[in-house]
Amino acid sequence: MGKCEQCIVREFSSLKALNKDELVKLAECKTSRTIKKGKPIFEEGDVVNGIYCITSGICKMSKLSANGKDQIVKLIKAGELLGQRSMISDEPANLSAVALEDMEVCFIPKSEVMNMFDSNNQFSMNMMKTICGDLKEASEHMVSISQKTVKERLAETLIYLAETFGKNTDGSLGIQLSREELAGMIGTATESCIRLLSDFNKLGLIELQGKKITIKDLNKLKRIAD
Amino acid sequence: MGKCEQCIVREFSSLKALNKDELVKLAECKTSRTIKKGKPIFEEGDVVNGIYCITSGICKMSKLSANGKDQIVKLIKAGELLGQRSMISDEPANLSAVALEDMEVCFIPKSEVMNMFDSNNQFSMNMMKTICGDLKEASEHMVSISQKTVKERLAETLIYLAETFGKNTDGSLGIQLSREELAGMIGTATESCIRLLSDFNKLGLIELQGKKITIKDLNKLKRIAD
DNA sequence: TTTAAAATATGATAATTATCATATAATTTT
DNA sequence: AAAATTATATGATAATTATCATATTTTAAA
Repeated sequence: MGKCEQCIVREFSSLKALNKDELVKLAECKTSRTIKKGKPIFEEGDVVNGIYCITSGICKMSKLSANGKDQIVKLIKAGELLGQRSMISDEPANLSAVALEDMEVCFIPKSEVMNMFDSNNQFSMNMMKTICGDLKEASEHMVSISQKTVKERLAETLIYLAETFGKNTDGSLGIQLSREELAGMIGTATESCIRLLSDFNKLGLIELQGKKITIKDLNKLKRIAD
Repeated sequence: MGKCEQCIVREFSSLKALNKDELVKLAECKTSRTIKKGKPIFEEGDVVNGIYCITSGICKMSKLSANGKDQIVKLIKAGELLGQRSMISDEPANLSAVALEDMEVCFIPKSEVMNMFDSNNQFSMNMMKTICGDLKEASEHMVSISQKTVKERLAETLIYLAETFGKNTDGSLGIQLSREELAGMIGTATESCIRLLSDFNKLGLIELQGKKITIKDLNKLKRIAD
């Protein structure tokens, strides 16, 4: 079993508040798991009895609607935690978490997290701040969906992806989403998303090579996004 | 200065975890304020250095967009707290809070709330649960805006208003929103909202008497909302 | 490698929703 | 109470976006 002390999740998440003793205890009770691309970590309705530390990979949190569309609410990457909302609320998950790449995650059981909440106020405070940050993001996403056009949202989302997931060595976006998934992020039909990507391509804002998207003119994209 | 012990906010919010001593301390440090209908409690960009307890009245939390539309993210009523997100994140408010009716609020300074976080784990836990609940609501609202039609969202919103704010003695909704505000909740143009209300009226689902809206056929509304 | 399946692309069209114009009703101010 | 302002209502039209159809390309499987 790996140590938690040097873990990327400890570095970037609420867990940075933990001291050495707490990290040792954590290393003892955690369990590791590999999730293959396309597989769920948990699904809507599942009871999540702890939190997941994402050691590597990226996953989407999304909700499948009656008409078969999958709305992506949030992307989560290595270094972040997953499942807090459901665990803290003591409710089944309202979103599914599905791997967009092969992932490594560690699971920390609820009892252990609760002990840490009790004994380490800084950890609780960090967790609160993270959730408040998520809440702010969700509000802003909501306003964006409701007040911007699909074109504006696509531009906005491409910029977000570039800022959050960086670039590959060839300059293309460091995260690969299908057109359907990208459409699910901006809340539109897959065909509309494809069409607008083509438009952006023709305008020289981006370049498309199969699934790969390369941003060519960030400033113009920013002007479109507002 | 009123006592906090019998306060409606204490009964319904995270504050229910406070013991008598804590309530006495709270009563000493809180300040009360009246806000007239239409006036802000705080506005986007303001630093919120504490939390507000809503003793009476209702307010909207909303964000004004570039094109002048006011998207309502959430309604908050008597018994609830306001301003936690911003206070905990240590960031300026990302939404404005404006009174929809005359309101009575009490302000608890941040230092006092932080003391209570430190000394009362149940209070922290309650607060976390509330914020997690808000996050869940925000996700669901987002999915709804992105996947449902305006008609479905209007039906959904009318049902939500009925469930959350009850009825007046004449059977009409216990909250009065202008058509513009209702449009801001469902994320559509005011005219579209008015038009659909007219349709619902003609179909016998609701009845309109000036600003007052009375739900006549809840089941059919539910079928429309999905 | 060939075939099959899935993803991407694009045209044509329909449906939804926004915008503009204007009328009427309600509310506020004088 | 009359005038002015604001809110609500509705028609006409434009803009946006979804849907359906089908072609092409890419990826996976046989």
